[in-house]
Amino acid sequence: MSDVFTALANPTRRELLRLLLERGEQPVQQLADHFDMRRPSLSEHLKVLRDAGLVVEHPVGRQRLYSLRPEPLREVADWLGPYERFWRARLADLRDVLDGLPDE
Amino acid sequence: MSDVFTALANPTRRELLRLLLERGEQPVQQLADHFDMRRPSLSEHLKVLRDAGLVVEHPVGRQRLYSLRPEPLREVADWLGPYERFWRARLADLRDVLDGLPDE
DNA sequence: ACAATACGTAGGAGATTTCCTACCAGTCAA
DNA sequence: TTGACTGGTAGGAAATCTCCTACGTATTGT
Repeated sequence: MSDVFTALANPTRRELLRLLLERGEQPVQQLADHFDMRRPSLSEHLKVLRDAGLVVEHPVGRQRLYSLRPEPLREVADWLGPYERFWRARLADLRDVLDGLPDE
Repeated sequence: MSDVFTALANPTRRELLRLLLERGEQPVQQLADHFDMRRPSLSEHLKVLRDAGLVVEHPVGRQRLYSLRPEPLREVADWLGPYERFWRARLADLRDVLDGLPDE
């Protein structure tokens, strides 16, 4: 869980996930083209994402195609569950207060 | 957004959020009692949570009561939205494959 | 076989994180 | 007012993060 949040804490890595979501499977060079950063640094970010289980990779010729693996994000959503109940309750309270106000 | 994920990346800080969720508003000392860590370190963790907007604090006498502020977690849930659609589609694909198998 | 391409890893610099001890300011109670 | 209590901040050590350049390995095309 910490690994996943740590991976998501970096904007470059979130952008990598977004690219993989929108465009699907892609080689490293194609991903790197969209960042103002050297390719080895991107490789390191991809390693962090791999270690967190957020991407998987498989070689095709001399390329390595990366693709999204959303299961850890599902765990994040599960983790959020109890807090979601909390904020929904707060929204309900707010609505009650607003309903009780005069000249609505 | 990075601030929120960075705050959530640390297990001590996630545990602090959990305590505030389960027990509600609490002073620092009461929170600190549940960690094997010096109080100033906890204060620093609370500062990270405050800066991320995940907790708010107000003084009562010589204590400072901390409470949960779930709005940033709601933003996390919103951020997850597109990925959720992605994993739901994958689950649907998986079900289709399973449905198509012989001797089910 | 050789040059070019794709990508990872090594090693290092500078910033940041996470813990600590010491200390300071504000509040309360005697 | 003095002493105890609550909690933040200063400063520092060790680890980790994030970028870089240099280099190594595997694959492809000529």
